[in-house]
Amino acid sequence: MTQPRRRDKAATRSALLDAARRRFAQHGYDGTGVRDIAGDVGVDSALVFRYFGSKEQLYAQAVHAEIPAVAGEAPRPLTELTGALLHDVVFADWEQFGGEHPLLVMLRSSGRAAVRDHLREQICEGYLRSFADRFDGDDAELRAELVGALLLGIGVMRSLVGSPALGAAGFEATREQVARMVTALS
Amino acid sequence: MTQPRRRDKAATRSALLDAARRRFAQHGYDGTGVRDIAGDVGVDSALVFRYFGSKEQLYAQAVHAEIPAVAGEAPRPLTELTGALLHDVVFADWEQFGGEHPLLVMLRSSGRAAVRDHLREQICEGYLRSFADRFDGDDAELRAELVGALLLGIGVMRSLVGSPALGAAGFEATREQVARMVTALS
DNA sequence: CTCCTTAGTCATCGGTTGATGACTAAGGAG
DNA sequence: CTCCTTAGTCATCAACCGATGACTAAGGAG
Repeated sequence: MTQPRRRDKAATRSALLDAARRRFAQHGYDGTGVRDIAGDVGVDSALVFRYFGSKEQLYAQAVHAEIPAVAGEAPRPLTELTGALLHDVVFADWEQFGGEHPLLVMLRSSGRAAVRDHLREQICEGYLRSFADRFDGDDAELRAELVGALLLGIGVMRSLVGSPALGAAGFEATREQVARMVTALS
Repeated sequence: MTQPRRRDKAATRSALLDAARRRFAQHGYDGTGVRDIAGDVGVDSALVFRYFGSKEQLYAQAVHAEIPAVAGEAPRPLTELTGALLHDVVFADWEQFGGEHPLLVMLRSSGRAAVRDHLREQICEGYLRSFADRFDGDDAELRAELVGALLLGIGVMRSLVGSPALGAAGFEATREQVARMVTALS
């Protein structure tokens, strides 16, 4: 860490957000105390409430990540789109969140109803919608959600479960198998 | 609920386990208090420690479910095995756990390291091993874990995320699509 | 050098948590 | 009817929780 410049509101605020992201990502909402977060930054816990109002508002601001609109851009074929998403969601190193995608982080705090709502909103509005356009037939949405389930499941297996083969497999090997599964759907 | 027969140790103990399962399943480990569980049964919270020693031990005994060895039995073909697992893990109503499979319940408490260890053990030893036997090639385990990821992802989407299409789809429709994805792997 | 804004601290509150040990009373055995 | 085991209760602890308001001192403006 860099020597903390004293009395720098913006820097301290941002450092608190970083620490909150890592703590919440690793231990979930209920498992993280305000004093822990403040302690990581080397600051009194009262400052958290001064800057963010409450623990809940801090959490909301911490996990609020602008999910890159990897979907909307060019009308890429489905397998290419899936591969890009596999890269961003599962294999990208989200260093802000301690190495995991914010969606997987939210999963770890899914005991709270507010977190589940946010999770559903981001997955459905952000990701699934773009899948459904790539399928025909009346059950296009079901197949789109199956693709989403596969990607989400891979993320869960890698980060939460820590399964051996998926954890050790490289991006290219995984992408290839995923492509076979997805093309079988259309 | 039935009028509680007073002073029945076995019955009270089992009622506590049931209440614990439901509470832990719905609100996670950290979101559940010992007083909540005891309150559901209509009993003092001190009794929990008398019977189980600690909250952690109560949790361990509550989520410890003897996962049915759906895998080992007959050497069924892969798609049939997957269908059976889809039924048991995702579509079966695990009433003891508030309607969800214990694995998904554990996911909701995955902030604790001990829970993650238990989760990994049950998934890897209990489920994945039987998949790998159905594949050939050097990356059989990777493909086996991809099947596991798909099933787990479907469960997460249905219960935690609450996605619309997968939540509304019947077992048969889902099983059919899953079979297509799985056969594409072998 | 002084003043004044404000980043950060300190003491503390009320509530809840997991956990303990002394106690009460239910109810079968004799 | 009496006694004695024991299921269940009560009071209480120490630690921690999120949160609040009064305070201190850093440091640029003048």
